[in-house]
Amino acid sequence: MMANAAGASGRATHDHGACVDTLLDRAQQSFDEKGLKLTALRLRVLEEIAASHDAVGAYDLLERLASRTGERLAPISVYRAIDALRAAGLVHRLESRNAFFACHAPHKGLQRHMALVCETCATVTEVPAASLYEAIETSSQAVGFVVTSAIAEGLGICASCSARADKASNEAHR
Amino acid sequence: MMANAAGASGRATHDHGACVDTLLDRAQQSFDEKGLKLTALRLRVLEEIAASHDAVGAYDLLERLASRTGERLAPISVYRAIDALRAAGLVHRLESRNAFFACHAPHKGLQRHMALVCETCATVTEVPAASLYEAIETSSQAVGFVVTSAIAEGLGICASCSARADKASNEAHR
DNA sequence: TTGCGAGTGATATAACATAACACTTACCGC
DNA sequence: GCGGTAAGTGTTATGTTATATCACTCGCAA
Repeated sequence: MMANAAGASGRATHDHGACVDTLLDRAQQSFDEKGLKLTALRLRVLEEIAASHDAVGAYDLLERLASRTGERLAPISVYRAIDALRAAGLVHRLESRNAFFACHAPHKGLQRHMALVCETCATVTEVPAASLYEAIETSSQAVGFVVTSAIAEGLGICASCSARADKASNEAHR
Repeated sequence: MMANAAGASGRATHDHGACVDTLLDRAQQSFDEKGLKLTALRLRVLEEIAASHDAVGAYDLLERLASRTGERLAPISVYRAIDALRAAGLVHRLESRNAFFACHAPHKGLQRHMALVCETCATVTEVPAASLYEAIETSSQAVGFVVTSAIAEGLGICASCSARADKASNEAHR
């Protein structure tokens, strides 16, 4: 059990333990508010998704849970847990990868976000993107389309990986 | 063979024959430019995708081709054709649906688009969305993320379907 | 005529997702 | 307590989407 240590992902080290704790608190609260339960299964699935900042496939999740708990769930069980977590806003789906990631953005009020996926370290970050949703509204209205929901995902290189690449290239030049 | 008639989709009738012809011209040109070939297979697949303005799944496509030509292709063949068409910018993938649609937007110069999917008639429309991509840049730069590619998809109700719904509701009130 | 890249075929398998039905449990109103 | 009901899970089976690998043809250029 690595307590509060650097995560398994390639991202810059951070206090991942606290990061997860916050999420679990939020989870308990979300489920309470709706009169639903953060069951053992849902908790395990959430912990496993939140274990890294990467997007993880449902079957990957299945594997990891199996190796952690010793017993293998049916795919449907994992999907059901994911669905509940998604409905609670704790987990999002990365459409371009058919995978799921933990939501560390509080989504306070109406604040809307977009997902950024690093091609180098696979980390998914959510960033506020209010103007993006405004732009979607504008573009849609121009053709009389009424948007009820939208997705926006960016692929590229995160700050940590850029920095690392710069450093490596500098060292090569010495 | 319905020549230039209203398409099979739920969208407002338009000259779909001309719409497809334009696309096929563009296809020939795209492949020529890259020194690649718009083969019979690729052409059939493109025609089938372009037959409606809906997004169509690869296996649906497979079915349709089978019933048109009498012989059943292997999935991989369809995927390879789709990949080639995508690389040529003639077809896009609708990430939120794991399906493909024909690109009728010329994407002239650097003009960027987003996909709008009607929940009622399933039609996919591409609309120019330059400001959306600017917003993505802005949001990403704020966290030092360098975006290399992005997807944006909106779900909602298209203008034709809104109009139809309004009309129906008016008639109900008489 | 040899070599190479593009394109396709065939077979197999991987990866992602849901349907349908049975059962338990917690809670609510009586 | 009893019966109803909604939430949650298990089990089995199946559906849907996508790729790996190897073999072969064809056109073309060195």
